[in-house]
Amino acid sequence: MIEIYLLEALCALYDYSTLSAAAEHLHISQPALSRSMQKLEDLLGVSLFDRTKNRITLNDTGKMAAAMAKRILESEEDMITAVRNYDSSLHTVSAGYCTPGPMMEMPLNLTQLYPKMKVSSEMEDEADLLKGLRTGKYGFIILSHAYEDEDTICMPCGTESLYFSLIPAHPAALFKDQGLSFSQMNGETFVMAGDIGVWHDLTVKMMPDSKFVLQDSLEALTAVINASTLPAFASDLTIRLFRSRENSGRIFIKILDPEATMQYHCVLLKKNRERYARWITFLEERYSK
Amino acid sequence: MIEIYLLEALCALYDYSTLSAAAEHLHISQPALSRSMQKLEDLLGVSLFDRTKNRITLNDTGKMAAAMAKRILESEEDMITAVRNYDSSLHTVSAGYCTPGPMMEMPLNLTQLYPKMKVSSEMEDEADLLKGLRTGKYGFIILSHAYEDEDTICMPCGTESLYFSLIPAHPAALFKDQGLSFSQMNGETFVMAGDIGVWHDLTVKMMPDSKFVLQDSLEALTAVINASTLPAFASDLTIRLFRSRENSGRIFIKILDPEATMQYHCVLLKKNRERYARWITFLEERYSK
DNA sequence: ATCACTTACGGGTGACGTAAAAATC
DNA sequence: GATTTTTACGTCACCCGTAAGTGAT
Repeated sequence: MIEIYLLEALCALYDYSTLSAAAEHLHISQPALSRSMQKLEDLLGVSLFDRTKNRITLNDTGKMAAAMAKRILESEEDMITAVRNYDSSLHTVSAGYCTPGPMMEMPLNLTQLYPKMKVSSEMEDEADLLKGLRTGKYGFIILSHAYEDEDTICMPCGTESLYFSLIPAHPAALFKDQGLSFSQMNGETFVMAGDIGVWHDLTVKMMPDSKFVLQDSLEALTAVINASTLPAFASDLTIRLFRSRENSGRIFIKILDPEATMQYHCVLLKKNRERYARWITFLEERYSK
Repeated sequence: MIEIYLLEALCALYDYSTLSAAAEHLHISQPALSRSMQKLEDLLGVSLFDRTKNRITLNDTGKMAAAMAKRILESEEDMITAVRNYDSSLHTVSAGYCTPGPMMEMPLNLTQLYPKMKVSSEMEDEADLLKGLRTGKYGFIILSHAYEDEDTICMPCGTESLYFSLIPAHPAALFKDQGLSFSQMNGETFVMAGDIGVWHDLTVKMMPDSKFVLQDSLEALTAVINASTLPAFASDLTIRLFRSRENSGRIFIKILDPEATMQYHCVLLKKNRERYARWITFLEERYSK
């Protein structure tokens, strides 16, 4: 068989037209490349070049061979990345999330359940999550509602309730113990993280007259929250996770609307049931009993 | 990049299951194969095997890699044959014929016009000839009639007239000088070559009451003709070509029906005009003036 | 004179085979 | 004991780079 390096050399010559230029690009000497092309012709038993004393040019056969060689090289590169990706997928638990809350919490459990594997997390909209689940990009995904299909498993995996985060001086702070509804705060201007998944559409929908000042980075957000008097959002989950760090002096008031409580569901392909057996057991014990 | 021999080794291991069997098949020693597989894993940065002390097995990644490797090897083999075929097509004048007459005569001229090229000849029915012309299988084809298309060139290239070949004692031998028509011999039994292209359909159509004894090989045919008294066929072309060889004592009587004279036409793709310039000139000078 | 390709020559990487060791059946 | 894999070691092939030679611009 003809080795890859010969095909690479041929393609380089095709791309760079002269032996010297191609050799430079390949980081080999020009005579070495010259010999390689002779060897390739010899192996094929075919002449690939028009040669004059100081010029070498691909003939029709040579151009045709170079085109086919390029495709072979590409398919080998594809193979290499495919193999690496597949191997990596066997050694990483990859999950897609619809909101940041579970994305912050679940990896903590996952790293304990799968101590030798990498844990990768991503937030995407629902369409991309489902697509990624099918393509194998995600081992499982977290949606804000149940999702039933014949080749998937769906199981509840906790809830997250939204809170208003207010300075004590805010008039609505009086409702601290009884809670508030979206409509009571409609029209206020909020500071909000830029990337909060489905929460964003929900708040915009429930408070159509409000304005939302978006902050991309978490650092910027907390800084702005601490510095300003504008109302913001929190959730039972973030309050718990950040309790120690965050002493902003803010008070948190639960939002009473049922929409303000997400019912998260973990969705995975049935064929991957074995692979995520530990995770499934974990979720069942924690949320289904 | 990963060289081909490593992919071949992987595929062999996939096919033969054990290092020793695969090594034997590859005609290398078993330790060499062992090292190759280690090297492949190293290059990919991925483990491809489950190893026990005296057993090596492809894991999921390894099986997947082997499958992809097999496809790469196949496409490389495809490339090699494609390049060789293409090169060969540049060095052969390949023609398709509708009858044996021109197929015997034209190669004589072609080898003189293209002294460095191989000349290949084939007889096929018209549908296959036209298909082969389009696919590049044939550089040009010889049809028994004109054929006009927007991407083809068509030029007359001679005629061939059919003769009855009779023993002198045959009653119809009296027509030696004036010729005969198909109808006059309709009902006779003929000895005929098996593979005479469009001539076959013609004779069957013009003499529906006749029977035709087919002979596959030319040797068998001439033997039968010489031994039997049955009428047979000849043509001006075959008479001329075989004049020296054939002293069968037969007399040849021209068939007067216009259908008994083929008007051959050479058809080739316009894009190949350059390639067959010599041939075109030859035909023009010989038949178009 | 410079550039581009080929041929000649010597060197080093690495793939190979043989031999031996370890482990399983 | 036979088989299978891995490690060790010496050898040889082959690919490379340098140098020199030949034409063309």
